[in-house]
Amino acid sequence: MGFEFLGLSEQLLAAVEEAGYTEPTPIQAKAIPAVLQGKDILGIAQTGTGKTASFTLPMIDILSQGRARARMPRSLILEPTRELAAQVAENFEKYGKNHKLTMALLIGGVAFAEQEKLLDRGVDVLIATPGRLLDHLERGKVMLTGTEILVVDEADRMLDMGFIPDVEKICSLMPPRLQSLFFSATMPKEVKRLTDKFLKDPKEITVSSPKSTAQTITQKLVRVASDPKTKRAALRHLIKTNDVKNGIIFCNRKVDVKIVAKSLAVHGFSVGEIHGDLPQETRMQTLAKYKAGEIQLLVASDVAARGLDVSDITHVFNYDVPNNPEDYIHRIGRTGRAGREGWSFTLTTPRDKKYLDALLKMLGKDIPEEKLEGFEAPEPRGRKPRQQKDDGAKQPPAEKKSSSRRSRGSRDREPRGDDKPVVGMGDHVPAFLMRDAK
DNA sequence: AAAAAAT
Repeated sequence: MGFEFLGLSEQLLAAVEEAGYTEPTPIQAKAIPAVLQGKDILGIAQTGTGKTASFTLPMIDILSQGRARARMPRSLILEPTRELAAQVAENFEKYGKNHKLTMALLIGGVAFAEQEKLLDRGVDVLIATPGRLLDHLERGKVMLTGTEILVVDEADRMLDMGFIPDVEKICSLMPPRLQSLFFSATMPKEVKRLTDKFLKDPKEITVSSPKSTAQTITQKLVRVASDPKTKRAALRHLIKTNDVKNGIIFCNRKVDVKIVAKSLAVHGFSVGEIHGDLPQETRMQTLAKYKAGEIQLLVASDVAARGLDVSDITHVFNYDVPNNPEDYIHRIGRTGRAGREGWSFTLTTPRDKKYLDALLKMLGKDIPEEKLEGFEAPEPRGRKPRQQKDDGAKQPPAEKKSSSRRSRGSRDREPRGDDKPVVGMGDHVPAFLMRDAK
């Protein structure tokens, strides 16, 4: 079944066709007619299911009737991260090219003046992260009383990030006559409470289990030693020995994003980095370069784990096992999209045991291992593998590390017989790379 | 235990 049976306008269908889409995804097929009928929606869906177009398309047609008034947006879309907000804005631009809708993007890290100017002129579509929107609300720059459609996207992630009180406050400022669309990958209690409170007889649409990963992704687990040099060397080895057209490398910590990105750059890789401490402008530029194929590798924090839509990422590397098992699904879900083949490699060290166990438990199956000779952690000598008998009782930390003999000197040495030259982060870093390190 | 988001 094609898009033409969903009730969308001719102009919109033309834009969809031009974008290269011929068949709606399940959530689009179910949501679009319902949204056009003015129904509230509760969509249980992950990113990558075509969720964004399931609300942007019908919204464009609904909003094409009528005109925006100053400071009173006609629709509001809340997103948890700035990048997602920007991505939704791109979506409106792509599909709304044959309509003359006005739009504003209200996210942090960007100057207020331009945003205010747009608001003053009146916008049909307002896309925002909660913090910056509340800021504008408090300054009296925007009123929500004219809102016709509200979208709360990634509600469970809003919860994780502590945005639920903000979202609730924003919802409470809405006029009574309002069409609301909520999307969430999972339905934790707090999100359920919110949807019960604000949705009116919603149509519930559930697509694909949030615990499943695409079948098109080949997943591998790679056991490596804990020290950073070995991990970085293992990562480089994986990149070199696989046909990585376009890869993303996830680290758990921002500081490691920085270190890994620099190290890869020193080793001659085409690489960019993205995390929440970088200026918004840099984040946008790096993402744009990556999407344009000007950068082969993107080292990222979990800011990029969810929803990032780059169509042909071939490889995802987890430099660390994610602390939240669900993040694994989101991270590797950046590859193998739209039926394409994708590969993921997850580095794991003995220190990750707890997180790895939690991850495997959630997956309900093992991740096939790929042996990487020369990078593995040395077998613990002189004692048999620790019997992990856990009956729930907490053992006192038995005589903390007799390994205080792990002297400074040995830590600085390569832990393996490696004939490659050791390239440290010291003298070999070119000046241009050091510039932003101040 | 860390990341994200308002300044």
